[in-house]
Amino acid sequence: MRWSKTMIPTMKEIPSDAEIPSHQLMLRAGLVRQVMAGAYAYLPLGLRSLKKAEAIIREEMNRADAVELQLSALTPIDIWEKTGRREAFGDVLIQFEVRRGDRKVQMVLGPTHEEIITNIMAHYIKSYRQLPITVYQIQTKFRNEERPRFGVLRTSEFLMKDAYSFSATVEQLDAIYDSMYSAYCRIFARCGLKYLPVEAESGPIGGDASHEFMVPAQNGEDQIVHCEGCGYAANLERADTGRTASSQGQPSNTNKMEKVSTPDATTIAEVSKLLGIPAEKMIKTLIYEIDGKPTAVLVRGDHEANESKIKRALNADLVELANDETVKKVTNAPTGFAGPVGIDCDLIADHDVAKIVDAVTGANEKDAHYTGVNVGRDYQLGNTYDLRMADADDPCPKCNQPLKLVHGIEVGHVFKLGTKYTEALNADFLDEKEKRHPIIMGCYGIGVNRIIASLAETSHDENGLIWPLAIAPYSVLLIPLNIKDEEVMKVAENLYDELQEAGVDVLLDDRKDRPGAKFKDADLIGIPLRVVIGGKGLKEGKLEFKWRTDESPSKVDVGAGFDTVMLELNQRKEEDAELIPDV
RNA sequence: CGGGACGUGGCGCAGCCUGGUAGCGCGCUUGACUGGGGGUCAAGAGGUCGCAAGUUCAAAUCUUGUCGUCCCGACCA
Repeated sequence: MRWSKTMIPTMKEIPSDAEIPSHQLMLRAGLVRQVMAGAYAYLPLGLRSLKKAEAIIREEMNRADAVELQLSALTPIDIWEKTGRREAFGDVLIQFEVRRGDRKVQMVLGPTHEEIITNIMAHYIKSYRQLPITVYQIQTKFRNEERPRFGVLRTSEFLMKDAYSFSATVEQLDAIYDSMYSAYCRIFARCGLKYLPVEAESGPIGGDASHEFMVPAQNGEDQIVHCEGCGYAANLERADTGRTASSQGQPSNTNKMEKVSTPDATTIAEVSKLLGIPAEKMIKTLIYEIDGKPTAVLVRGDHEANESKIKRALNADLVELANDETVKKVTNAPTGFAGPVGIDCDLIADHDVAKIVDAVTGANEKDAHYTGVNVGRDYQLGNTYDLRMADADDPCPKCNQPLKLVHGIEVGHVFKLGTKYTEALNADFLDEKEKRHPIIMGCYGIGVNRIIASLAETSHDENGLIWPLAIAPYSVLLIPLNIKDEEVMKVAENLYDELQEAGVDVLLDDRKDRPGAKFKDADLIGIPLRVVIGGKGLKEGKLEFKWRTDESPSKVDVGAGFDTVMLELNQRKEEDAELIPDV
């Protein structure tokens, strides 16, 4: 492609709306333009990268025996009602009504397609002989984001690859899950991403049933707990800590328990400020309804309770915060003054609670807290559990080294779904004994736009983007420095033609611009291999080659130009290929 | 949905407090010089100051409303 024939609106200045590097660079390099909050147009350069990511995904999905199909963006409302997700998604669903003759039709723009594909499969699958099967689609999905942000990272319209597997047995599901997991590793490695598969909340199937693929990045929206020692990685919701129960022996030199007045101080922050006591000396007492039974959950004041862990600790099905009425019943006080001393319900506590000496906690009485509260003396605890969100420097659950807390961008998610949708939509099969079972599903998503944004976010320098070869919109950029110099142009055009002929993605900067401007743009758009054809070099019979990441260019004989490009590209491809897991 | 900020040529900004002539840099057009990291000179084009109502002789500037965008938080099968 010739620069003069395509559309690459580079910008020297940073648009004021863009805050994070990927957003700034994607705008400045002319990859995308914003259409509205949460919706972006992909310009030629951006689209080329997007398509390359898409192609890699497609190849790897096919390789893993998944078969591509296309579903509709328009979906009927009733199917979302059948699975209860109309309510679950709430305002995130983009719904609208259209007229058809004298009636109105309610539609939803698909935010994902489990319902749609399950419905189709329900009609197709009859026998266990047809299972397992995995299908996938790469399509635009729509979610009305409450707050779109970070450029292309969080939008209301996005390109997503979703694969759905259907199997007769959990063993089949496990096998597909493993092969999808492997395919994901290959996909992200091929895209040149530094990614981390992390354990995620596993839902109905339990066990090792869900992983998120995260790209560690400063501006990532998700938090990951990561152990550099043993490689343990989990999202914040899921992450266990290696903390253990400590003895609850009563320490000496404790203060007396005293009631203090704390008018209107109902939060940890308020009480902490009012009494001048740090939050870690306080006991946070949360009243939950656990399978319908009120239970007080204790965590340290500066910690955050983790409902999934509570659920697991108590082997419960339903965990939700109690309403004010229930709180009033068990604590005899309005919400905000609960404490373990004299409370009238079950009590479970996080490990760290038992370690607090002379704690401050609610007095189960309006406008009052206790100070000097100590376990064993003022209240009793049974076993303690890991009930809170993991924190930096907690011990790793696998190897006990300190955990790190890092931010990440979620680019993929694999999930053992189970029978949630197949049961709701009557997608059954008959087994060899003619017994009917719901099909067991798995789903596997990749945010294609996020691959591009994550690369922009994590692979750039002060001059611009640095694309990996596999995702770069063009592999090679030819820069004739002075397009009025006939000799320069002849060499450039020749090389351009040869490379085109050989099927190389090559961009020729044929603009009548000064060298400085061309170099700046070249760095900004980040094409991996740059070949400069200039008057000075030609006098010595040389071209200049420079990989985007090289410090300085190296000289190559004009006659060897084409061969050198091919050689360099092949070498780079081989180097990149070494990072792809062979599974 | 709570909190905050901002809307002025294509982009980045000043002007607003203290009402009266719309300004700067980059980009763009034409020409000349120049030609290896966003060059120089000269001459130009381009804005109903987001929109609406109000106050005023007079509104980019003051008031109210509204729309849009961004940031923090809540939310995110």
